[in-house]
Amino acid sequence: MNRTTASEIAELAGVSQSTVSRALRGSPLVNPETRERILRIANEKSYKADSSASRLRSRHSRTLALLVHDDAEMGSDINPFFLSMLATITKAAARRNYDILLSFQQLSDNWIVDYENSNKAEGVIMLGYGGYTDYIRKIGMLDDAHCVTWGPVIDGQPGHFVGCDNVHGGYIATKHLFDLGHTRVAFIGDISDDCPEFQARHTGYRRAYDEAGLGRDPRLHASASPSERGGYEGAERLLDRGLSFSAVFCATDLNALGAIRALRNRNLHVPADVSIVGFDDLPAIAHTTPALTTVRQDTATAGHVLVDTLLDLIRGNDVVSRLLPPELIVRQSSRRLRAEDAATSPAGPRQTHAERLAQAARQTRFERP
Amino acid sequence: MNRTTASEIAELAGVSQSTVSRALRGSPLVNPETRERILRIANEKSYKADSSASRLRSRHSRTLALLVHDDAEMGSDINPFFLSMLATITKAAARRNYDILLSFQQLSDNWIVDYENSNKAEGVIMLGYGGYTDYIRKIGMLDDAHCVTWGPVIDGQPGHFVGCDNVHGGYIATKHLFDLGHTRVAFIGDISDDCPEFQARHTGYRRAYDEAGLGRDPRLHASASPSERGGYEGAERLLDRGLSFSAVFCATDLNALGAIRALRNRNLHVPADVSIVGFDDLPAIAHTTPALTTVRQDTATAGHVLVDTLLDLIRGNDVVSRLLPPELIVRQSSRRLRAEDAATSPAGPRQTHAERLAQAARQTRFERP
DNA sequence: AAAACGAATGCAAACGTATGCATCGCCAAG
DNA sequence: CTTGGCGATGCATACGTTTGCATTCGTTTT
Repeated sequence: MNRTTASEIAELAGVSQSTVSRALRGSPLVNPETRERILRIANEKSYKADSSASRLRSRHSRTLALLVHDDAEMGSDINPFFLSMLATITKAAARRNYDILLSFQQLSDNWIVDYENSNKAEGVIMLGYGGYTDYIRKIGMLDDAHCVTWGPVIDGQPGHFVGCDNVHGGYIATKHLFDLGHTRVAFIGDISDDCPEFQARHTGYRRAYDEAGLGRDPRLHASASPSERGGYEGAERLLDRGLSFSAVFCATDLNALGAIRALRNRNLHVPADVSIVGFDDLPAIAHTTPALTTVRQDTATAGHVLVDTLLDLIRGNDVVSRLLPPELIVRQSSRRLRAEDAATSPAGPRQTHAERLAQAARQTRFERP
Repeated sequence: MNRTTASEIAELAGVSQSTVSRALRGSPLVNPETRERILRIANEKSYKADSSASRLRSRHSRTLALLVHDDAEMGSDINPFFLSMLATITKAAARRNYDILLSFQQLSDNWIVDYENSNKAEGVIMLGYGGYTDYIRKIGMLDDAHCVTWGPVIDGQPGHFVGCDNVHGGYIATKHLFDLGHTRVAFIGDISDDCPEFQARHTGYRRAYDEAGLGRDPRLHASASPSERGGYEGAERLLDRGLSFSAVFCATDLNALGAIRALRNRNLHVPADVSIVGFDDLPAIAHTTPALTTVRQDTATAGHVLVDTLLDLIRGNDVVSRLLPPELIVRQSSRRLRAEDAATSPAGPRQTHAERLAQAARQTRFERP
C-alpha cells in the first residue's frame, strides 16, 4: 500500500499539486473556497506531506537535537535533573512546531558536526555538567554550528549558554544557613575547572561568608563528583578531618542525599545535628526524609529559554547568554542552630555538638557503597 | 555557505556521484582502493549524506518516535518511571542505528497516524499507564501502524505490547510480606479498567492470599491514582476505616511514598508499625528514608526489547507480546512482624499495634498537600 | 581469436515536495 | 476597445540521494 501523495489529493480536488501544497501550508495565494475543499479531502485521506521530501526541498528540518551528557560515572543512570528538563524542552519545541531528536552521548567531536552536516537537525541543545568549555570552543569555530548549552554563563567565553545564576544560588543557600545561626558552614562539591557551575556556586558561598564577616575555613570544603556517591564520600572525608561544622551546603541535591546518608551512618542526624542545603530541586527530593532544603532552578522557563535562544540563533538573530534566577526552597533539612550547639558555647548537660562530631570522626566506617 | 554534496566529493575523488554513495554505504560493488580514497576525502570535508534526501529516496527514515503519555493529573511532571526508560530506549535504538524522536502528548487519535503518514518515523513506542486499550484498538485497524506499547500484556487484545509480569510482581511482593509474618496486608492502587497493569498487580496480590490460605478483606483495598498524592490520599482513606493491618502493598513506588507520608503524619512509623512494599524501583527511592522495598522492573532490558520488537514489526516479522520477569528488591521499609503486634495477639506491656492504628484512625488530619 | 564473463564504474531515473515564473481570466482604468 | 493589473492557478525545475541498468575493461573460456 503506497502512501497518499499531494498529486493524488490534487487530482481528487481537481487542482494541481502546487495548489495542494500551497493550500496545506496556508499560502494566501489560494482561493478560500479551494483551500477549504483541499483541506477536506486531505483530511478524509488523512494526508500529511512527506517530511523527507518537504525538508529536502525547503532546506528546513524543523527539528532540534537534544543531547544529554551520558556521564560514565553515573553508570547507566542519567542525572535526574537533566531528565526533568526533557519534558519542558520538548514541549517548548513542540509549541514552536519543532520536533526533538533525542540522544544520550559521551562527548565526541563528531556528534554536532555530523548532525548539522547530515541535516538531521537545525540546531542542538546540550545538557550536562561542565566539561563543555573546550568542546564548545572547537564547535564555536564552525559558523554553522547552532548550539545552545545549559550551563555556566561566563563572560567572553565562546558559544551560547543559558543557565541558572549559580553565584546567587550559592549565596542565598549559604546566607540562609547563616541566618539560622550557623557560623561554620561546610561545602561539598567539585570546584575544579571541569565544573564551572559548581565553581560559581562556591563563589556565592564565599560571598555570603565575606558579607557575614565570618572567617572561612578552607578545610571545610570537600570535593565530590556530582553524584549521590560523590556526596557520600565527600561527607566522609569532611568528617574524617575532625573539624567543627554545623551545616553543609552541597553543590547538588544528589550530593546532599549522599551526605545525609554518610552523616546518618555515623549517628549524626539531619537537621538535628547538621543542617543541609542542596541545589537543583530534583522532583524526587521533596519526598525524602528529611525533605531537602534546596535551591530551585526553574526548569520550566529554562526549557522555553533554551529553545527560543536556539531558534534565534538559527534565524540569525543576535543572541545573548541568559541567566535565570534561582529560588530558595526551605524544607526540613535545615533548622536554627541551638545555642548550646554553637561551636563556641560551653558544654551543656547532654553531649555537646562538638563531642558528637568528634565521635563521628573517630568512628569506623561500617558501610561502603 | 552551501553544504558539501556527494557530487563535490565525487569530483575530488575523480569518480561519479553514485560511486561515492555506494562507497559511503559500504556497498561491496566498489573497489577497496577507491572506497579508501573516497572515505578519506569525505572525512576531510566532514561530509555526511543529507538525511532528507537519503530518506526520501530510500523510503526509510531510520527514526523511531517515542511517545510519553503526558498525564494531566501529574501537572507538568512526568512519571519518573517512564523517564528512567528514555535513556535505555534511546541507547538501544542508537545501537541499531535508529534515531529517536521524542514527544510528550496527551492521547490523541491523530498523533500516530500523522507521524507515520508524514514519514517522520517508521514506528512508535508508547510509554504510559493504562488507558491505551481503546486507543490501540483504533490504531490496530491500520495496517501500517507500527506501534509497540509498554504496558499490560493481555491475551487476545489488539496491538503489540511489552511489559513486566505484573501478576507475578504483585505475587512476590505480597508473598514477601506474608513470609515476614504479616497476615493483614492492604493494597493501595487503582484497579479500574483504565489501568490493567494495576489490575494485574492486584491479581498477584490476591493469588498470594489464596495460596497462603488467608482470608482477604476487600476493605483493605484503597483506590489511588498512580501519583504520590494518590498514595497519600489512599492511605488516609484506609486509615479512616479503622481496620487492622500491618503491611501495605502499593501499586507504584510513588503511591508508596505518599502512603509513607500519610502514615507518618498520623504517627505510624515505617517499618516499625507498618511495612510497605512498592513497585517500579524508581532510581530515587533507594535514597528515601526508609529505603523502599519494591518490585523492580528491568528497564534496561525493557528498552532493548521494546526497540527490537518494534523493529521486527517494521520489518514485517512476526511479533509476540513479551513479559519481562520482575524482581523483588528488599530494603528497609518491610520487616518481620513482631509477635506482640500480630493482630490476634493480646495486648503487650506497651501500646499494642491495634491501639496505635485505632488512634491513627481517630486522629485529625493536620496536613493536606 | 572470438566469446563469455565478472568486477568496477557511470548514467539516469526516480523519491514527493516547494516555489519562481508563466499563464489565464476578469475587471477597472484609460 | 485596449491596456494594465490583480487574483488564482498550473508548469516545470531543483533539492541530494539511492539504485536498476548499461557500460567498460581486463581476464578467462571455448
